[in-house]
Amino acid sequence: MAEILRHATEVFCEKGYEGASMRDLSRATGMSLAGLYYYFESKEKLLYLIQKHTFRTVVDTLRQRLAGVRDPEQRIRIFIHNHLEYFLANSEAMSVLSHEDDVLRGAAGAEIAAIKREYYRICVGLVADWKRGGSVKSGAANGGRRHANDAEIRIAVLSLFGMMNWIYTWHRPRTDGDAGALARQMGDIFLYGLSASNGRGTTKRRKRWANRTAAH
Amino acid sequence: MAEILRHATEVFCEKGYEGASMRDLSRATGMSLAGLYYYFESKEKLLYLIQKHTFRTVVDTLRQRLAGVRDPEQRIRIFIHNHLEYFLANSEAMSVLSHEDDVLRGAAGAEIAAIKREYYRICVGLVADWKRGGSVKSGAANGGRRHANDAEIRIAVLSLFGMMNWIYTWHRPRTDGDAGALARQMGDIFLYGLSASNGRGTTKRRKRWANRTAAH
Amino acid sequence: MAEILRHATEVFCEKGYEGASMRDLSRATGMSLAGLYYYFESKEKLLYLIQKHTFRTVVDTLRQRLAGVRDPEQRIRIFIHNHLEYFLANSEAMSVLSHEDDVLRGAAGAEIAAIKREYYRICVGLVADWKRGGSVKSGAANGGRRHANDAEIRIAVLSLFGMMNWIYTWHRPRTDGDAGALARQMGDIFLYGLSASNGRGTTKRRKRWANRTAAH
Amino acid sequence: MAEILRHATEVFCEKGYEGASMRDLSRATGMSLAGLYYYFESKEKLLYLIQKHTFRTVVDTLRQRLAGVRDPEQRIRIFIHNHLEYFLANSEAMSVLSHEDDVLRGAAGAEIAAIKREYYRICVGLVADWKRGGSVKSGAANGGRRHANDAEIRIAVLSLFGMMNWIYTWHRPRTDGDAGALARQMGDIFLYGLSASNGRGTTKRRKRWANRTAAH
DNA sequence: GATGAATGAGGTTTCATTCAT
DNA sequence: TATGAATGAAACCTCATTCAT
Repeated sequence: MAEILRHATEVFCEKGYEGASMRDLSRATGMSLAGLYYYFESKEKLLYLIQKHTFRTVVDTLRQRLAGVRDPEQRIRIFIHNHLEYFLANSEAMSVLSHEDDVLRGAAGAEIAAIKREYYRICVGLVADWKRGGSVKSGAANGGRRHANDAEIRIAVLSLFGMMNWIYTWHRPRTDGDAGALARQMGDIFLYGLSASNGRGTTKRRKRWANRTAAH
Repeated sequence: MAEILRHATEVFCEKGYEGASMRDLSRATGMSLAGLYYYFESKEKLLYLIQKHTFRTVVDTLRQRLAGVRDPEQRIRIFIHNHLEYFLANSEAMSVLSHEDDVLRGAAGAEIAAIKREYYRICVGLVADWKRGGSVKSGAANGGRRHANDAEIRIAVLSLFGMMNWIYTWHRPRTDGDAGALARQMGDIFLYGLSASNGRGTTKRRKRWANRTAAH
Repeated sequence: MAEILRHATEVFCEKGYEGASMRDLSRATGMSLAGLYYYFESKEKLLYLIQKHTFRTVVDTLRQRLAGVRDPEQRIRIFIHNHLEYFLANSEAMSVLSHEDDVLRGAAGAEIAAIKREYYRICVGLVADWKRGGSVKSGAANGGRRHANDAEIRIAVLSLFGMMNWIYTWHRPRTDGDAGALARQMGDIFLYGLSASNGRGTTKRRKRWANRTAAH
Repeated sequence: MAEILRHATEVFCEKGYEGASMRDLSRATGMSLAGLYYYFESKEKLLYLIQKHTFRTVVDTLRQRLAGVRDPEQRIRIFIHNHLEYFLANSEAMSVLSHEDDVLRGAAGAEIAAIKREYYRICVGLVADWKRGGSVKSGAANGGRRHANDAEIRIAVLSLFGMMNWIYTWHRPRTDGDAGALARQMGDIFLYGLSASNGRGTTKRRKRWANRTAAH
């Protein structure tokens, strides 16, 4: 039952997986303790379902939004925007998702890990594309340079994940803006660094992107 | 006892604060359950001590390393390096530190929050300096530019924290390199973005930094 | 469950509230430790329920027995008899009731205190009536006597409570007789003092009472 | 150490024997936990010492005060006064004494029980004397009546103890008067009953007593 | 004399879970 | 489909007590 999952997500978010008791969930959902067990065979399974549903939604939405967009930068920006949008709209779910990483054991854990890997791979692909694209754009200046190192990309992607996932730690809707604004800033930092928001010669690029995303 | 704190940190890291039981800690430290309570009046107090000690160490070491260094970029790189170095060397402690953010209530919680704020403020200062300094370097081209927006800096700093703190999630010593390597990459990303590791015109800056840090 | 309450009462009586552990109660009732907590949210709540039930029963039974009886002396004797009867039949409950006076905090404590006050007030009323009535009976000889002092009545009533409540300390069913016999003796002492059982001029009164209570 | 015993008495009184922990005692006395064990081999022994000291004092003082007084009524009044005086002056000690009746096991328990029995016997003697004396005074009216029954005396004495010991439950120094006043009232009730304070023909006796105690 | 350090046993309470209905 | 009743295990913590110093 989606209703139950939603409430459970909230509770897991507030108290953490270990900290949330089945009684808490029972109270939050209005369903009896035993009733919960009719639907979900264990607390762990509940977490599994939440994580699976959340992550699948993120990945699937992402794929839809990426479809048809070719520009490497825009694709990365879409990735970030998609992530943050979902994150902020379902911050509870994402918090659970991020935190309770290693709770699930066995098959369930493997399945979740698989979805996460899929998501990660998509991002790696986007970054690799951008890097390849970048070398084209920047033309001969990039001359005989080696291809973007896998290890470098890995670090970059995981850094990006860190930026985005850490948000649940500090985001205040009032002052920090919505997913759009945050995505732009984080995208700038990820792609061009602090200088991006600084006028250190990235103005043109940002303009270009702004134009693009306006159409988005 | 430092010995006990070290073991406790490990256990908290492995299982999380809620997930770790005092019995676990007892087993890990080799001290009796009651013995633990002789030294630490409660599980919460234990967490408090760990967090306090860890964070204070980080902040104090940072201040020492910053002392005498004037160059804004270098100062930011020192910040990152310091953070990651401690993070990787004491990944357990940092994990506990990062995660169990809202467990502590009352005075203890406030004290920890204060140290964290202090740390955060230092970083904000570094970034603001860099941004000011940047306008000088980039010369007249930056002419009538507005001052770096506080909100922008906030987002940037918190993004940096995210990058760095998320590490405990993915870092594999074998393949991901040490604090020095990671700090360089994350510094690049933070300051110049993906392009940094890409040869997109940041080469010179990186060289300069590399020279400096060689001396460091 | 009444069954559980009864067993719990016994245990509280034997070991006192502090001395009785939930494990003891679990053993005595045959119910699992966790089972107890299913019914009673805490040890304190258990004590509250026992005290409430016991005291209410005493007060309610007393009111029924007083209904319809007009003679002031008889009413006092009924009070004593009712108290002792319940006390001896449920000596455990009464012991708990009497002793664990200040354990309960907050609302629960207030509620119990209220019932006790109600009980006390009834007794005060009976004694005041008897004293008023007494002056009538003893006729003109008592002429300009002052009204019975509130303070005096208070001391008298509390002394009576002492006599009766202390019983759990020494009563041996074999040698000390049943509630009826004890009530008669304590009533005599309370109303006429040692002299009563002594033939010091109280014989007539006692005879009268004996006749009345025979019908009772 | 008397100092320690005094503090311990206070704590036992406030929290009861079971409820008071050795740590509480340590805190109250300012002596280390282990230090307490240097002086008293166990918590139980501590209780034993308190009870022994308290009871011995009561009994010995009583004997001194009874010495030389011959009038049976006065002797009883002295008993009551002595008891209440000590009780009110050392209400904590007496509370502990009264409550923790059955905690002590073995030799210690037997010793305390012996002192208590001694005390009880004294009172029984006083009452028996009074009754014998009384039958003489009341003259022929008492005709061929049997001697005061042992069982009757037992109940009477224990009732008196109840009256007196229950005091810790309700006594408020401000409104309830001091040991002298209370002893007079309780003496009246015990000897002559409610009527005593009522003017129901006991006035003369009370006057007599008043004269006697004035000399006391 | 007196204590800091340490402990095994046991305290109250809550946990995830089951099962008859 | 859903639940009230019940449980074994384990949670955090405190107990009276000991012992080397």
